[in-house]
Amino acid sequence: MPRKAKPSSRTEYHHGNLRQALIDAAVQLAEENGPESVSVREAAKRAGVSPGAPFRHFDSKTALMTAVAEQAMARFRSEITTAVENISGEGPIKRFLAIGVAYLRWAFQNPTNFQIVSTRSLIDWDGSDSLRRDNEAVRSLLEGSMLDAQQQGLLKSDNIVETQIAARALVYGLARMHIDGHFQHWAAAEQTGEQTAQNVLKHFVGLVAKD
Amino acid sequence: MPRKAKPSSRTEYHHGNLRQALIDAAVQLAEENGPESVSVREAAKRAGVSPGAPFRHFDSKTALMTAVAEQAMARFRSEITTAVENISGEGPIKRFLAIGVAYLRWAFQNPTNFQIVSTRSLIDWDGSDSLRRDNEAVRSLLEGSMLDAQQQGLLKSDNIVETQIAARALVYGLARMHIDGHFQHWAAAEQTGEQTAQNVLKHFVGLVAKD
DNA sequence: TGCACATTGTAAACATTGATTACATTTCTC
DNA sequence: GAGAAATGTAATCAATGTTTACAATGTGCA
Repeated sequence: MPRKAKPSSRTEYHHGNLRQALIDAAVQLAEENGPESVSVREAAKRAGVSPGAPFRHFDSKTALMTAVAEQAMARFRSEITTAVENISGEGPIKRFLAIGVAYLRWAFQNPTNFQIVSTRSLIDWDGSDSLRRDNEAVRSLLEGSMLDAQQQGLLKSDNIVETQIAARALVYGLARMHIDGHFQHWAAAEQTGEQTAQNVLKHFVGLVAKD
Repeated sequence: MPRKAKPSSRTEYHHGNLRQALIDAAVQLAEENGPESVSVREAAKRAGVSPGAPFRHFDSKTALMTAVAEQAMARFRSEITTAVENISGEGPIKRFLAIGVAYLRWAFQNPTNFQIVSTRSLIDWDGSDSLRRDNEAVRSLLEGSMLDAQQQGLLKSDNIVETQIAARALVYGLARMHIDGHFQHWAAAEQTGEQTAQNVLKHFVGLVAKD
Protein backbone atom coordinates (compact mmCIF):
# COMPACT_ATOMS: atom_id res chain seq x y z
CA MET A 1 0.00 0.00 0.00
CA PRO A 2 1.36 3.43 -0.85
CA ARG A 3 2.46 5.43 2.11
CA LYS A 4 0.30 8.32 3.23
CA ALA A 5 1.21 11.62 1.65
CA LYS A 6 3.43 13.82 3.79
CA PRO A 7 2.72 17.19 2.26
CA SER A 8 5.58 19.32 3.48
CA SER A 9 8.28 16.78 4.20
CA ARG A 10 10.49 17.48 1.26
CA THR A 11 13.79 16.52 2.80
CA GLU A 12 13.11 13.09 1.39
CA TYR A 13 14.22 11.84 -1.94
CA HIS A 14 10.80 10.57 -2.79
CA HIS A 15 7.92 12.95 -2.88
CA GLY A 16 5.20 10.68 -1.61
CA ASN A 17 2.39 11.90 -3.80
CA LEU A 18 3.96 13.56 -6.76
CA ARG A 19 1.27 12.60 -9.20
CA GLN A 20 -1.43 14.53 -7.39
CA ALA A 21 0.95 17.36 -6.55
CA LEU A 22 1.64 17.81 -10.27
CA ILE A 23 -2.06 17.82 -11.08
CA ASP A 24 -2.66 20.43 -8.38
CA ALA A 25 0.21 22.55 -9.65
CA ALA A 26 -1.13 22.32 -13.19
CA VAL A 27 -4.55 23.46 -12.02
CA GLN A 28 -2.96 26.36 -10.20
CA LEU A 29 -0.97 27.38 -13.28
CA ALA A 30 -4.08 27.13 -15.44
CA GLU A 31 -5.97 29.40 -13.07
CA GLU A 32 -3.19 31.93 -13.17
CA ASN A 33 -2.40 32.23 -16.87
CA GLY A 34 -4.85 30.08 -18.73
CA PRO A 35 -4.72 26.37 -19.52
CA GLU A 36 -2.65 26.84 -22.67
CA SER A 37 0.25 28.30 -20.76
CA VAL A 38 0.67 25.42 -18.34
CA SER A 39 4.17 23.99 -18.56
CA VAL A 40 5.35 20.67 -17.23
CA ARG A 41 8.58 22.20 -15.99
CA GLU A 42 6.85 24.87 -14.00
CA ALA A 43 4.51 22.31 -12.49
CA ALA A 44 7.56 20.26 -11.53
CA LYS A 45 9.20 23.29 -9.98
CA ARG A 46 6.13 24.02 -7.89
CA ALA A 47 6.02 20.44 -6.73
CA GLY A 48 9.69 20.74 -5.79
CA VAL A 49 11.06 18.14 -8.17
CA SER A 50 13.33 18.09 -11.18
CA PRO A 51 12.05 18.70 -14.74
CA GLY A 52 12.22 15.04 -15.68
CA ALA A 53 10.33 13.72 -12.69
CA PRO A 54 6.81 14.28 -14.05
CA PHE A 55 7.50 11.85 -16.85
CA ARG A 56 7.63 9.02 -14.33
CA HIS A 57 3.94 9.64 -13.73
CA PHE A 58 2.70 10.96 -17.07
CA ASP A 59 3.74 9.88 -20.53
CA SER A 60 3.38 13.38 -21.88
CA LYS A 61 2.15 16.83 -21.12
CA THR A 62 -1.14 15.83 -22.70
CA ALA A 63 -1.41 12.95 -20.23
CA LEU A 64 -0.95 15.36 -17.34
CA MET A 65 -3.60 17.71 -18.67
CA THR A 66 -5.88 14.76 -19.29
CA ALA A 67 -5.54 13.78 -15.64
CA VAL A 68 -6.43 17.34 -14.69
CA ALA A 69 -9.45 17.14 -16.96
CA GLU A 70 -10.48 13.82 -15.48
CA GLN A 71 -10.65 15.23 -11.98
CA ALA A 72 -12.47 18.33 -13.17
CA MET A 73 -14.95 16.26 -15.14
CA ALA A 74 -15.57 13.99 -12.18
CA ARG A 75 -16.48 16.98 -10.02
CA PHE A 76 -18.63 18.36 -12.83
CA ARG A 77 -20.54 15.14 -13.17
CA SER A 78 -20.93 14.95 -9.43
CA GLU A 79 -22.50 18.39 -9.27
CA ILE A 80 -24.91 17.56 -12.04
CA THR A 81 -25.83 14.30 -10.40
CA THR A 82 -26.39 16.01 -7.07
CA ALA A 83 -28.62 18.57 -8.72
CA VAL A 84 -30.72 15.76 -10.16
CA GLU A 85 -30.99 14.03 -6.80
CA ASN A 86 -32.03 17.23 -5.10
CA ILE A 87 -35.14 17.55 -7.23
CA SER A 88 -36.20 13.92 -7.35
CA GLY A 89 -39.95 13.75 -7.41
CA GLU A 90 -40.29 16.70 -9.75
CA GLY A 91 -41.14 16.26 -13.39
CA PRO A 92 -38.67 16.05 -16.28
CA ILE A 93 -39.04 19.71 -17.22
CA LYS A 94 -37.91 20.86 -13.80
CA ARG A 95 -35.22 18.24 -13.93
CA PHE A 96 -33.93 19.59 -17.21
CA LEU A 97 -33.91 23.07 -15.79
CA ALA A 98 -32.04 21.96 -12.69
CA ILE A 99 -29.43 20.19 -14.79
CA GLY A 100 -29.01 23.20 -17.03
CA VAL A 101 -28.70 25.57 -14.10
CA ALA A 102 -26.10 23.34 -12.44
CA TYR A 103 -24.26 23.08 -15.76
CA LEU A 104 -24.17 26.82 -16.17
CA ARG A 105 -23.20 27.39 -12.56
CA TRP A 106 -20.25 25.07 -12.93
CA ALA A 107 -19.15 26.66 -16.20
CA PHE A 108 -19.40 30.18 -14.85
CA GLN A 109 -17.78 29.50 -11.51
CA ASN A 110 -15.07 27.17 -12.75
CA PRO A 111 -14.25 28.70 -16.12
CA THR A 112 -10.73 27.36 -16.18
CA ASN A 113 -11.86 23.82 -15.54
CA PHE A 114 -14.60 24.11 -18.10
CA GLN A 115 -12.09 25.37 -20.61
CA ILE A 116 -9.67 22.54 -19.92
CA VAL A 117 -12.38 19.96 -20.36
CA SER A 118 -13.76 21.47 -23.54
CA THR A 119 -10.48 22.32 -25.25
CA ARG A 120 -9.63 19.50 -27.56
CA SER A 121 -5.97 20.27 -28.16
CA LEU A 122 -4.93 19.97 -24.53
CA ILE A 123 -6.35 16.63 -23.58
CA ASP A 124 -6.75 13.16 -25.00
CA TRP A 125 -10.38 12.11 -24.89
CA ASP A 126 -9.73 8.82 -26.60
CA GLY A 127 -7.14 7.90 -24.00
CA SER A 128 -9.37 8.31 -20.98
CA ASP A 129 -12.29 6.05 -20.23
CA SER A 130 -13.34 8.01 -17.17
CA LEU A 131 -13.42 11.24 -19.15
CA ARG A 132 -15.68 9.74 -21.77
CA ARG A 133 -17.87 8.05 -19.18
CA ASP A 134 -18.39 11.20 -17.14
CA ASN A 135 -19.07 13.27 -20.21
CA GLU A 136 -21.51 10.70 -21.47
CA ALA A 137 -23.23 10.65 -18.10
CA VAL A 138 -23.84 14.38 -18.14
CA ARG A 139 -25.02 14.30 -21.72
CA SER A 140 -27.34 11.44 -21.00
CA LEU A 141 -28.91 13.18 -18.01
CA LEU A 142 -29.52 16.30 -20.05
CA GLU A 143 -30.99 14.44 -23.00
CA GLY A 144 -32.81 11.96 -20.84
CA SER A 145 -34.79 14.68 -19.15
CA MET A 146 -35.90 15.97 -22.54
CA LEU A 147 -36.79 12.51 -23.71
CA ASP A 148 -38.86 11.88 -20.60
CA ALA A 149 -40.61 15.19 -21.08
CA GLN A 150 -41.55 14.24 -24.59
CA GLN A 151 -42.74 10.79 -23.62
CA GLN A 152 -44.97 12.32 -20.97
CA GLY A 153 -46.39 14.68 -23.54
CA LEU A 154 -44.96 17.80 -21.95
CA LEU A 155 -43.35 19.25 -25.06
CA LYS A 156 -44.91 21.25 -27.83
CA SER A 157 -42.94 19.52 -30.54
CA ASP A 158 -42.67 15.81 -31.22
CA ASN A 159 -39.30 16.11 -32.90
CA ILE A 160 -37.29 14.84 -29.99
CA VAL A 161 -33.91 14.72 -31.71
CA GLU A 162 -34.01 18.34 -32.76
CA THR A 163 -35.28 19.40 -29.37
CA GLN A 164 -32.50 17.51 -27.64
CA ILE A 165 -29.81 18.98 -29.84
CA ALA A 166 -31.26 22.45 -29.45
CA ALA A 167 -31.24 22.08 -25.68
CA ARG A 168 -27.69 20.84 -25.67
CA ALA A 169 -26.50 23.52 -28.10
CA LEU A 170 -28.13 26.22 -26.03
CA VAL A 171 -26.55 25.16 -22.75
CA TYR A 172 -23.18 24.47 -24.30
CA GLY A 173 -23.38 27.67 -26.31
CA LEU A 174 -24.13 29.77 -23.24
CA ALA A 175 -21.25 28.21 -21.35
CA ARG A 176 -18.81 28.67 -24.20
CA MET A 177 -19.98 32.22 -24.81
CA HIS A 178 -18.95 32.95 -21.28
CA ILE A 179 -15.47 31.48 -21.42
CA ASP A 180 -14.95 33.02 -24.85
CA GLY A 181 -15.85 36.42 -23.47
CA HIS A 182 -19.08 36.98 -25.36
CA PHE A 183 -21.02 38.06 -22.33
CA GLN A 184 -19.39 41.41 -21.88
CA HIS A 185 -22.06 42.99 -24.05
CA TRP A 186 -24.80 42.26 -21.59
CA ALA A 187 -22.71 42.17 -18.44
CA ALA A 188 -23.02 45.95 -18.18
CA ALA A 189 -26.49 45.51 -16.73
CA GLU A 190 -27.06 44.89 -13.05
CA GLN A 191 -27.15 41.18 -13.73
CA THR A 192 -24.25 38.76 -13.65
CA GLY A 193 -23.57 36.72 -16.74
CA GLU A 194 -24.61 33.62 -14.88
CA GLN A 195 -28.00 35.07 -14.01
CA THR A 196 -28.47 36.18 -17.58
CA ALA A 197 -27.61 32.75 -18.88
CA GLN A 198 -30.00 31.18 -16.39
CA ASN A 199 -32.80 33.41 -17.54
CA VAL A 200 -32.14 32.54 -21.16
CA LEU A 201 -32.33 28.90 -20.22
CA LYS A 202 -35.66 29.41 -18.46
CA HIS A 203 -36.86 31.32 -21.46
CA PHE A 204 -35.96 28.39 -23.66
CA VAL A 205 -37.84 26.01 -21.40
CA GLY A 206 -40.86 28.26 -21.73
CA LEU A 207 -40.56 27.93 -25.48
CA VAL A 208 -40.37 24.16 -25.70
CA ALA A 209 -42.67 23.10 -22.85
CA LYS A 210 -46.43 23.08 -22.98
CA ASP A 211 -48.10 25.57 -20.68
CA MET B 1 4.16 51.59 -54.82
CA PRO B 2 5.05 48.03 -53.88
CA ARG B 3 5.99 45.84 -56.78
CA LYS B 4 3.56 43.21 -57.92
CA ALA B 5 4.03 39.87 -56.27
CA LYS B 6 6.11 37.41 -58.26
CA PRO B 7 4.93 34.16 -56.73
CA SER B 8 7.60 31.70 -57.72
CA SER B 9 10.61 33.91 -58.32
CA ARG B 10 12.60 32.97 -55.28
CA THR B 11 16.03 33.52 -56.75
CA GLU B 12 15.73 37.03 -55.41
CA TYR B 13 16.85 38.16 -52.03
CA HIS B 14 13.57 39.84 -51.35
CA HIS B 15 10.44 37.81 -51.36
CA GLY B 16 8.04 40.35 -52.75
CA ASN B 17 5.03 39.43 -50.70
CA LEU B 18 6.28 37.61 -47.67
CA ARG B 19 3.56 38.85 -45.37
CA GLN B 20 0.79 37.19 -47.32
CA ALA B 21 2.91 34.13 -48.02
CA LEU B 22 3.33 33.63 -44.29
CA ILE B 23 -0.37 34.00 -43.68
CA ASP B 24 -1.09 31.46 -46.40
CA ALA B 25 1.48 29.06 -44.98
CA ALA B 26 -0.03 29.44 -41.51
CA VAL B 27 -3.47 28.65 -42.89
CA GLN B 28 -2.08 25.60 -44.61
CA LEU B 29 -0.39 24.39 -41.43
CA ALA B 30 -3.54 24.96 -39.45
CA GLU B 31 -5.52 22.89 -41.94
CA GLU B 32 -3.01 20.09 -41.66
CA ASN B 33 -2.47 19.72 -37.92
CA GLY B 34 -4.79 22.13 -36.21
CA PRO B 35 -4.35 25.81 -35.41
CA GLU B 36 -2.50 25.15 -32.15
CA SER B 37 0.33 23.40 -33.89
CA VAL B 38 1.16 26.19 -36.28
CA SER B 39 4.78 27.26 -35.87
CA VAL B 40 6.37 30.43 -37.11
CA ARG B 41 9.50 28.58 -38.16
CA GLU B 42 7.59 26.09 -40.26
CA ALA B 43 5.62 28.86 -41.90
CA ALA B 44 8.89 30.60 -42.68
CA LYS B 45 10.30 27.41 -44.15
CA ARG B 46 7.29 26.97 -46.41
CA ALA B 47 7.62 30.55 -47.56
CA GLY B 48 11.28 29.84 -48.29
CA VAL B 49 12.78 32.31 -45.84
CA SER B 50 14.87 32.14 -42.69
CA PRO B 51 13.34 31.69 -39.22
CA GLY B 52 13.82 35.33 -38.28
CA ALA B 53 12.25 36.82 -41.38
CA PRO B 54 8.62 36.64 -40.21
CA PHE B 55 9.41 39.02 -37.39
CA ARG B 56 9.96 41.80 -39.93
CA HIS B 57 6.24 41.54 -40.69
CA PHE B 58 4.72 40.38 -37.42
CA ASP B 59 5.67 41.36 -33.91
CA SER B 60 4.91 37.91 -32.61
CA LYS B 61 3.35 34.59 -33.44
CA THR B 62 0.10 35.94 -32.02
CA ALA B 63 0.27 38.83 -34.49
CA LEU B 64 0.63 36.36 -37.35
CA MET B 65 -2.32 34.31 -36.18
CA THR B 66 -4.30 37.48 -35.69
CA ALA B 67 -3.66 38.39 -39.31
CA VAL B 68 -4.85 34.95 -40.32
CA ALA B 69 -7.96 35.47 -38.22
CA GLU B 70 -8.57 38.88 -39.77
CA GLN B 71 -8.69 37.46 -43.26
CA ALA B 72 -10.87 34.57 -42.19
CA MET B 73 -13.23 36.88 -40.35
CA ALA B 74 -13.47 39.20 -43.34
CA ARG B 75 -14.56 36.30 -45.54
CA PHE B 76 -16.98 35.15 -42.88
CA ARG B 77 -18.57 38.56 -42.62
CA SER B 78 -18.74 38.78 -46.38
CA GLU B 79 -20.63 35.50 -46.64
CA ILE B 80 -23.09 36.58 -43.99
CA THR B 81 -23.61 39.92 -45.68
CA THR B 82 -24.14 38.25 -49.03
CA ALA B 83 -26.70 35.93 -47.52
CA VAL B 84 -28.59 38.94 -46.20
CA GLU B 85 -28.49 40.67 -49.57
CA ASN B 86 -29.74 37.60 -51.34
CA ILE B 87 -32.98 37.58 -49.38
CA SER B 88 -33.68 41.29 -49.30
CA GLY B 89 -37.40 41.85 -49.44
CA GLU B 90 -38.14 38.96 -47.15
CA GLY B 91 -39.16 39.48 -43.55
CA PRO B 92 -36.86 39.45 -40.53
CA ILE B 93 -37.62 35.86 -39.63
CA LYS B 94 -36.43 34.60 -42.98
CA ARG B 95 -33.50 36.94 -42.69
CA PHE B 96 -32.54 35.48 -39.34
CA LEU B 97 -32.79 32.01 -40.77
CA ALA B 98 -30.65 32.92 -43.76
CA ILE B 99 -28.00 34.42 -41.51
CA GLY B 100 -28.01 31.39 -39.26
CA VAL B 101 -27.76 29.00 -42.18
CA ALA B 102 -24.87 30.95 -43.68
CA TYR B 103 -23.20 31.05 -40.27
CA LEU B 104 -23.49 27.30 -39.87
CA ARG B 105 -22.38 26.63 -43.43
CA TRP B 106 -19.25 28.65 -42.87
CA ALA B 107 -18.50 26.97 -39.55
CA PHE B 108 -19.03 23.49 -40.93
CA GLN B 109 -17.16 23.99 -44.17
CA ASN B 110 -14.30 26.04 -42.77
CA PRO B 111 -13.85 24.46 -39.37
CA THR B 112 -10.21 25.42 -39.10
CA ASN B 113 -10.93 29.05 -39.79
CA PHE B 114 -13.83 29.05 -37.39
CA GLN B 115 -11.61 27.55 -34.76
CA ILE B 116 -8.88 30.12 -35.29
CA VAL B 117 -11.33 32.96 -35.01
CA SER B 118 -13.03 31.62 -31.91
CA THR B 119 -9.94 30.46 -30.02
CA ARG B 120 -8.96 33.19 -27.66
CA SER B 121 -5.46 32.07 -26.82
CA LEU B 122 -4.19 32.22 -30.39
CA ILE B 123 -5.18 35.70 -31.44
CA ASP B 124 -5.31 39.20 -30.02
CA TRP B 125 -8.82 40.59 -30.35
CA ASP B 126 -7.95 43.82 -28.61
CA GLY B 127 -5.14 44.47 -31.05
CA SER B 128 -7.23 44.26 -34.19
CA ASP B 129 -9.86 46.80 -35.10
CA SER B 130 -10.94 44.95 -38.22
CA LEU B 131 -11.45 41.75 -36.26
CA ARG B 132 -13.68 43.47 -33.76
CA ARG B 133 -15.54 45.36 -36.45
CA ASP B 134 -16.26 42.27 -38.53
CA ASN B 135 -17.32 40.29 -35.51
CA GLU B 136 -19.55 43.10 -34.38
CA ALA B 137 -21.07 43.32 -37.85
CA VAL B 138 -22.06 39.66 -37.83
CA ARG B 139 -23.42 39.87 -34.32
CA SER B 140 -25.41 42.94 -35.17
CA LEU B 141 -26.97 41.36 -38.25
CA LEU B 142 -28.00 38.33 -36.25
CA GLU B 143 -29.42 40.34 -33.39
CA GLY B 144 -30.89 42.98 -35.63
CA SER B 145 -33.02 40.45 -37.44
CA MET B 146 -34.43 39.29 -34.13
CA LEU B 147 -35.05 42.83 -32.98
CA ASP B 148 -36.87 43.65 -36.22
CA ALA B 149 -38.94 40.52 -35.85
CA GLN B 150 -40.00 41.56 -32.39
CA GLN B 151 -40.80 45.12 -33.42
CA GLN B 152 -42.99 43.80 -36.20
CA GLY B 153 -44.79 41.60 -33.71
CA LEU B 154 -43.59 38.36 -35.22
CA LEU B 155 -42.31 36.78 -32.03
CA LYS B 156 -44.22 34.95 -29.35
CA SER B 157 -42.23 36.49 -26.53
CA ASP B 158 -41.62 40.14 -25.83
CA ASN B 159 -38.41 39.51 -23.98
CA ILE B 160 -36.12 40.58 -26.76
CA VAL B 161 -32.84 40.35 -24.86
CA GLU B 162 -33.36 36.76 -23.82
CA THR B 163 -34.55 35.83 -27.28
CA GLN B 164 -31.49 37.43 -28.85
CA ILE B 165 -29.09 35.71 -26.51
CA ALA B 166 -30.85 32.41 -26.99
CA ALA B 167 -30.59 32.76 -30.76
CA ARG B 168 -26.93 33.64 -30.56
CA ALA B 169 -26.14 30.88 -28.07
CA LEU B 170 -27.92 28.34 -30.24
CA VAL B 171 -26.06 29.23 -33.43
CA TYR B 172 -22.74 29.58 -31.69
CA GLY B 173 -23.35 26.43 -29.70
CA LEU B 174 -24.13 24.40 -32.81
CA ALA B 175 -21.02 25.67 -34.54
CA ARG B 176 -18.80 24.97 -31.54
CA MET B 177 -20.32 21.58 -31.00
CA HIS B 178 -19.19 20.72 -34.48
CA ILE B 179 -15.59 21.85 -34.14
CA ASP B 180 -15.42 20.27 -30.69
CA GLY B 181 -16.58 16.99 -32.13
CA HIS B 182 -19.94 16.73 -30.41
CA PHE B 183 -21.81 15.86 -33.56
CA GLN B 184 -20.48 12.37 -33.92
CA HIS B 185 -23.39 11.06 -31.91
CA TRP B 186 -25.92 12.04 -34.52
CA ALA B 187 -23.66 11.91 -37.54
CA ALA B 188 -24.33 8.19 -37.84
CA ALA B 189 -27.65 8.95 -39.48
CA GLU B 190 -27.95 9.62 -43.18
CA GLN B 191 -27.72 13.31 -42.52
CA THR B 192 -24.60 15.43 -42.43
CA GLY B 193 -23.90 17.39 -39.29
CA GLU B 194 -24.53 20.58 -41.20
CA GLN B 195 -27.98 19.48 -42.26
CA THR B 196 -28.78 18.42 -38.73
CA ALA B 197 -27.64 21.76 -37.36
CA GLN B 198 -29.72 23.54 -39.99
CA ASN B 199 -32.79 21.61 -39.00
CA VAL B 200 -32.25 22.43 -35.35
CA LEU B 201 -32.02 26.07 -36.28
CA LYS B 202 -35.29 25.89 -38.22
CA HIS B 203 -36.83 24.10 -35.30
CA PHE B 204 -35.78 26.94 -33.04
CA VAL B 205 -37.28 29.48 -35.39
CA GLY B 206 -40.52 27.55 -35.26
CA LEU B 207 -40.42 27.85 -31.48
CA VAL B 208 -39.86 31.59 -31.25
CA ALA B 209 -41.88 32.86 -34.22
CA LYS B 210 -45.63 33.26 -34.29
CA ASP B 211 -47.41 30.94 -36.69
C1' DT C 1 22.64 59.25 -62.31
C1' DG C 2 24.27 58.36 -57.83
C1' DC C 3 23.86 58.01 -53.12
C1' DA C 4 21.92 58.24 -48.30
C1' DC C 5 18.52 55.54 -46.05
C1' DA C 6 14.61 52.74 -44.98
C1' DT C 7 13.08 48.04 -45.94
C1' DT C 8 13.59 43.35 -45.76
C1' DG C 9 16.21 39.48 -45.78
C1' DT C 10 20.17 36.16 -43.34
C1' DA C 11 22.99 33.99 -39.67
C1' DA C 12 23.78 33.22 -35.23
C1' DA C 13 22.53 33.19 -30.88
C1' DC C 14 19.40 32.71 -26.41
C1' DA C 15 15.73 31.16 -23.30
C1' DT C 16 11.97 28.11 -22.71
C1' DT C 17 9.92 23.88 -23.16
C1' DG C 18 8.73 18.75 -23.94
C1' DA C 19 11.00 14.67 -23.79
C1' DT C 20 14.76 10.97 -23.25
C1' DT C 21 18.61 8.62 -21.15
C1' DA C 22 21.95 7.13 -17.76
C1' DC C 23 22.36 6.83 -13.17
C1' DA C 24 21.20 7.32 -8.03
C1' DT C 25 18.17 6.55 -4.19
C1' DT C 26 14.39 4.70 -1.97
C1' DT C 27 10.92 1.25 -1.15
C1' DC C 28 8.79 -3.25 -1.72
C1' DT C 29 8.86 -8.14 -1.74
C1' DC C 30 10.51 -12.45 -0.79
C1' DG D 1 18.85 -8.52 4.18
C1' DA D 2 19.16 -8.90 -1.06
C1' DG D 3 17.62 -8.08 -5.25
C1' DA D 4 13.91 -5.88 -8.09
C1' DA D 5 10.67 -2.30 -8.91
C1' DA D 6 9.57 2.40 -8.37
C1' DT D 7 10.80 7.03 -8.37
C1' DG D 8 13.82 10.65 -8.17
C1' DT D 9 18.17 13.60 -10.39
C1' DA D 10 21.38 15.41 -13.88
C1' DA D 11 22.55 15.98 -18.34
C1' DT D 12 21.23 16.35 -22.75
C1' DC D 13 18.49 16.90 -27.25
C1' DA D 14 15.40 18.94 -30.54
C1' DA D 15 11.89 22.31 -31.51
C1' DT D 16 10.27 26.79 -31.04
C1' DG D 17 9.66 32.02 -30.27
C1' DT D 18 12.39 35.82 -30.35
C1' DT D 19 16.39 39.08 -30.64
C1' DT D 20 20.54 41.07 -32.55
C1' DA D 21 24.20 42.20 -35.72
C1' DC D 22 24.86 42.37 -40.31
C1' DA D 23 24.00 42.03 -45.50
C1' DA D 24 21.34 42.78 -49.60
C1' DT D 25 17.85 45.29 -51.87
C1' DG D 26 14.80 49.00 -53.12
C1' DT D 27 13.38 54.10 -52.81
C1' DG D 28 13.50 58.97 -53.01
C1' DC D 29 15.88 62.88 -53.72
C1' DA D 30 20.14 65.89 -54.86
